[in-house]
Amino acid sequence: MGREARKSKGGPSPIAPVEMPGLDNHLCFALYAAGNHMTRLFVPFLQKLGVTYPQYLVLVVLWERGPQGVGDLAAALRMDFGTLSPMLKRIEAKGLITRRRSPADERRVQVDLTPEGTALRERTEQMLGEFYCFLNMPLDELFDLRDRLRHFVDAAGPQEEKVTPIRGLRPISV
Amino acid sequence: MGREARKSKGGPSPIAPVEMPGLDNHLCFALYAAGNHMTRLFVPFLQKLGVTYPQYLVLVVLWERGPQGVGDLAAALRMDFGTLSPMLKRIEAKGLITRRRSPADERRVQVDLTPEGTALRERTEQMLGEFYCFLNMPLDELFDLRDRLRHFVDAAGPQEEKVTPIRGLRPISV
DNA sequence: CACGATTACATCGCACGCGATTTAATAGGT
DNA sequence: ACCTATTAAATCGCGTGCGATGTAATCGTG
Repeated sequence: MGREARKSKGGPSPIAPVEMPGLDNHLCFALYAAGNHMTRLFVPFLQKLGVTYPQYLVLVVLWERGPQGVGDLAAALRMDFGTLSPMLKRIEAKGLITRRRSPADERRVQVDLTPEGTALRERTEQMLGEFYCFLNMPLDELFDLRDRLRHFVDAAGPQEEKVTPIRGLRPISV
Repeated sequence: MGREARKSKGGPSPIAPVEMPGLDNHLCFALYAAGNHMTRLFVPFLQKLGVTYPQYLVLVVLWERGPQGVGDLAAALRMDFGTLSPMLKRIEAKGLITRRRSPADERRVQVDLTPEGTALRERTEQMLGEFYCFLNMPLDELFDLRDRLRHFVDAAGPQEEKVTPIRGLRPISV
């Protein structure tokens, strides 16, 4: 997508407009549809565990990395505090995690697994086996797609300050 | 930890459990994160048009395929009526579309672009040029990712006759 | 033609997802 | 030590996303 003015009408921008792509040519729709598709496939399996899709992701981080602060979870999941804070309360209400203020720094809230939350891991591993069978796609295709998605997240957009927490994502002015 | 019995457990399921993958090994998280990433990148551009991400997708369908019923839009966008119905009212409130009952079949609601909605297409084409520059990724990578996502939606899950008898949902080509 | 089944859409409730604002606690400079 | 800036979370508002339910119009079959 160079700056050759294919269709420029002498407007203020030097960037050429794009012939309107059809819906199925949009990458953003492909992402949208694939994400929703995954949700619709996965949620019935998650219901057997009694958690929602994003709640499951929180548990995955806790199983993998141990107790941590709300901000650490937000950074790992690329999630906003405004999403995470109420969600953690709902997971706590289900008895899977605990939340308590750090004694050393009263601003921080430490999230930890309960025995019930820890125990859920084994049932999850069983469920994941069933789910990957259910997906019915070659594992290498799934892995390849996953790696390309990660590359997209790493590579697309402005390259400065990639490590900042979500909250610090600066607005884009073009 | 103390886990065992990969296949030897005479339990209800003959399917082997999966060693719990880390967050970054999850395809579902890659989809989740990439979708949210695209939203964060794209929304600032959409705000210049005054529409939200899913509202934009509705307009794309109308620009591409002309006036159609709510169900046709839902099928094309793989969206629920419960999502689409209130959203169409908000787009209508912005003056971009009209909704009216079909005289032939009073159950159907026909969605059509207003002159303002039609006019927005040119500004969108300009914006898309800027956005693809902003993404700063080779086009072939973006196209390749898009195609793999479409393949995932087509291939993942139960294969029971994906042929929906829904009007307007063309098979995906290219 | 009657009448139950189906269709097309609307509505409601709950859980995100995120921008904007608020609150409480800590860090840092003078 | 004082005061301000910064940081960590929580809260609020709006817009999805979807299952469940409701409703009116049409269809299909006797």
